[in-house]
Amino acid sequence: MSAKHERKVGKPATAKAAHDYAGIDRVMHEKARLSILIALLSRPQGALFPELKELCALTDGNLNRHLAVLHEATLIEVWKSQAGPRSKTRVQLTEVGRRQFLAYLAELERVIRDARVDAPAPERRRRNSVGGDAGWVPA
Amino acid sequence: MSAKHERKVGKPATAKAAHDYAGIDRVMHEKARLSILIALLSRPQGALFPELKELCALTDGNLNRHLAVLHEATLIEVWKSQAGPRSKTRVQLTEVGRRQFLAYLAELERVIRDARVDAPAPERRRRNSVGGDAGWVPA
DNA sequence: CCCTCAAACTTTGCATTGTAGAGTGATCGG
DNA sequence: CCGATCACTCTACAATGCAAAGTTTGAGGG
Repeated sequence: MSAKHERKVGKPATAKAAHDYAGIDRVMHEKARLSILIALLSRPQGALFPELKELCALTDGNLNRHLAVLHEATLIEVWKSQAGPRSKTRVQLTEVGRRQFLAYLAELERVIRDARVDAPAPERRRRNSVGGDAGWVPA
Repeated sequence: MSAKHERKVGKPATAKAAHDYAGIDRVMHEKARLSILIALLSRPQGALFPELKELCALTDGNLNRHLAVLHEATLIEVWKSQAGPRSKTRVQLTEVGRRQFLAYLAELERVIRDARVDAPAPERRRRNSVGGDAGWVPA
């Protein structure tokens, strides 16, 4: 970390790991699971297995695996009909799941905002060489 | 409203995967690489290896690997100083890299907007059981 | 009443990928 | 002139996503 106890003048402490977005949770930051969570967000009553499969364009095994991960993280509840006509699985967000997912989305939004602010230069780039300095070769 | 009974006006008959966010590219949708790309976005002149390492809170090998992936995808350019006092590596976004990354961010924004629209229910959830139906047991 | 089909998951194996620690070769201080 | 340090690079391992095959249960036909 700050092994070199250099004075921190000139720049705020943001000089350290300004882009370490710790709020981006691995469990939720994943195409497939992101899909699932968003689908569930709009369905407070939950969704059935085949329904989710269709919505998110996932294979059976794939969906099963991702649901297991989400369940392990207590982001979703899984209910199975025992007395029903056929085996059915219903999935819905837990309360903490909903809260955590919304927090994740907020963090994502912050990241995007950061990026947008930082990217005003539309065509300011140099040709092909790094400016000024000579002796640079492409890798 | 039933998800299944959607009108077939606005979408092709396939009604494929409302939540299949195809625009989310695996290469960019990754905590570490996302950090790197955002850092580079704000530095059109590029960034040095140790600088990036600090900014994104990554280890040497980790950063090296992610840079290789990004370079493989032609999202970044890598320059090495040959005549310099010490070996230095400078990294900067390519033009297509910048464009693709901005497109990715736009897609992300769309996803978030979708989620936000779908998540109006603040406290409407049932206690612990799935509403109405009996015979459901937790998994 | 039995046989076959299909739906709804579950399990298993493979391939990809992220992570960290060891290794390499310059450069700089003493 | 010799170690220490910096700046990467390489390699091995562990985790994870993905898809194909297997299993169980209900429905339908002869």
